Amino acid sequence: MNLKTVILGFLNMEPMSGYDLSKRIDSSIGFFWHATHPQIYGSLKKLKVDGYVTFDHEIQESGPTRKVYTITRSGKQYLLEQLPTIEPHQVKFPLLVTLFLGSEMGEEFWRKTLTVQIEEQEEKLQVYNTILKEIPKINSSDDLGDYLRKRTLDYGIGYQKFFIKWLKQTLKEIKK
Amino acid sequence: MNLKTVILGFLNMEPMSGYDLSKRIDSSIGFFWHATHPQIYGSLKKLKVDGYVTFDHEIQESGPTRKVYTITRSGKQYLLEQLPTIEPHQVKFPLLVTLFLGSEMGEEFWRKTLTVQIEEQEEKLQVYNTILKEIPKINSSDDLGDYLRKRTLDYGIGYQKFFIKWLKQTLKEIKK
DNA sequence: ATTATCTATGTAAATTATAACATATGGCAT
DNA sequence: ATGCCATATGTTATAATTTACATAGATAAT
Repeated sequence: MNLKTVILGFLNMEPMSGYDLSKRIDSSIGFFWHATHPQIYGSLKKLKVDGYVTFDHEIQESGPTRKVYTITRSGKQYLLEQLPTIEPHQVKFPLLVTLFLGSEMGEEFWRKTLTVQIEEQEEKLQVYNTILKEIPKINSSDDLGDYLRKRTLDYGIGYQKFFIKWLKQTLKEIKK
Repeated sequence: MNLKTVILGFLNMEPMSGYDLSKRIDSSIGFFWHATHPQIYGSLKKLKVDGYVTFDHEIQESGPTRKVYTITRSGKQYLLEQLPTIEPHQVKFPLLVTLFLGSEMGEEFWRKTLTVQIEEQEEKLQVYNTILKEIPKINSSDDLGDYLRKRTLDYGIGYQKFFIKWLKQTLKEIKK
């Protein structure tokens, strides 16, 4: 899976601009895939060359002209080829690497670092909980897509709870 | 945090070769940082130019000559500068992205995919549990480094348990 | 007025990472 | 003897990613 596939997946929902894509990716699957705006604009350029997207200029009353991208038939074909090839999870987790390598950092450093981490992760959990409250209740008997998308939010909340618990336990045992 | 810092962190434990580093990284923090061998050899080359490592040839009775790398004083200084700057977690999680984007894939696809995932993740959990049994019992009152390294294993086990539970719940509700 | 922020678009340079290619020894199986 | 696998080391080409640079209209605050 590459960013081009991710972008096509979003354009398959509805046409939108690079800016829209950046915001949408960040606020939905930002926890599972990160993309910066130069990356998105670059990928859109390539997708255009490949013939997987087209764009129209949308002149706004206020603000600069937007390029609204639409997925093409061959783009959709490429998307449906790529989606089932689920590649392994890739992670870079500096906190845990530093924990493994940084015993020389001392107790005081770890107490401070873990305390800050707990605060940050609890804020993140609150954000997810707010989103959960705002969306309508979804049962597995409803539309499969709605259910699966809701499960990605459940994952985020479940993960945050696990991570915070682990952080607190680690801090507690250092304090002893 | 970059790969050079990770490599210096391992060389700070003991001198070793590129091959050793590859195996050691994979079997310890492989869950938190992935590095391929061309990446490691390339980074070692740069670290040598920077003066952060030196190497000696170790002639073996069997097999080719090994280059055993040792961290230098300035390498250690660089390591201790880099370690406290804990950068955010980076993730690429194709399964969850596909879950979000791939409602068109249909129930049958998801039943199969989730079933395979559960098997794979349970195998991974078993591997971690085996490692846990093999290492001596560590209390927080023992050496801080030993305790923190053990906590990275606890994280792996806890995460696998959470992920498997989430996978099973998702599968169960699709089956209904 | 001017400063800052948000929207909206992009390019350029540098770094990092992956995939493929390449070599060579030793051990084991067939 | 031939192939295959594991160890061990590396290069090359391509792809992906990040950081910094760059522009510009609209809005809101001070």
